[in-house]
Amino acid sequence: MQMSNTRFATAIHILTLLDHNPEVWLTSEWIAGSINVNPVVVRKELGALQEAGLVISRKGKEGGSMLAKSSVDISLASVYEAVRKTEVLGRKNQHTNPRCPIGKEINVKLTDLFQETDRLLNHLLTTKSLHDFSEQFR
Amino acid sequence: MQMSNTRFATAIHILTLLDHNPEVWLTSEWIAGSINVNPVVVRKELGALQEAGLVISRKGKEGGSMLAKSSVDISLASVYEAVRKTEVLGRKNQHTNPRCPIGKEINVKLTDLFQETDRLLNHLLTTKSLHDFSEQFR
DNA sequence: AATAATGTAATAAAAGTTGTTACATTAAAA
DNA sequence: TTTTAATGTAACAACTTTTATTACATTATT
Repeated sequence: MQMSNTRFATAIHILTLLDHNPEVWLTSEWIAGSINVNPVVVRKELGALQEAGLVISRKGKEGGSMLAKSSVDISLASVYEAVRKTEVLGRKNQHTNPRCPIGKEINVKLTDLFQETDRLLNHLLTTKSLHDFSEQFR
Repeated sequence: MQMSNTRFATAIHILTLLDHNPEVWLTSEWIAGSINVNPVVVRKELGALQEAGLVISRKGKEGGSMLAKSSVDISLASVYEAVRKTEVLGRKNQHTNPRCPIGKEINVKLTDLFQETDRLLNHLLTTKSLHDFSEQFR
């Protein structure tokens, strides 16, 4: 189930680099060199992180990105929220049989369960800051 | 991140049907009719659930599947374990730059974080039985 | 004016997921 | 013993998601 993508890992990587280079406009190309992915992938992820208010970017020559606030004030939950796409336990079958008592109702009950797991994960990640994660590399 | 597949939902659906039809050999075709997926998909999932010791299947005429034990003794954690493929928070970037202090070490630290989230999820799902889930439909 | 960055569209390539066909094997029932 | 009807599984097709790439308009500094 879980995400079969690397978006959370990529976002954390980006943010950790930014935290380790405060007051510096890091370019997407430089960041991409550390993660070893295409710079456009980094720019797209930076877009999501900007929307979430976690980073600011500057266009033009000498442009780049830096953290929008102290890493102490960035929870991993906010990072997860910025990149999440589906629920933790995966997707639901979309065309279950309405004439079966189970098939008819199962998605309602799965929704409850999925939401509970998402809340739990959110709660854990809320207790962890980017700073906590990032300082492990010092 | 999360699973972008329907395996957990499918497995729960199958098991709930089996629980609601005790002592009956349900066929993959009948089950597939409730989920509205191909019977081969159901048989593949049943294979995983058999390996996990959650169901037993019988070949041949009058064959089918039933629960291997009481639904009271089947935790949702064991179901999740049977179908999981990646970690909750997704995948890691596989080719991070070894010449970057962050890129060099990040997967070690992400592994710690990912394991912690997986343990938390496992703990929650351990407290929930198939019976609890299944009886919601009665 | 030249340079160098972001933002983003469009598309290609790769990977993952689900669906389908086919059939050997198995076991009950006729 | 033959017929019937199920699983198990391989092989492959179709679809969806994810990642990579190219291209370039826009922006802003030098």
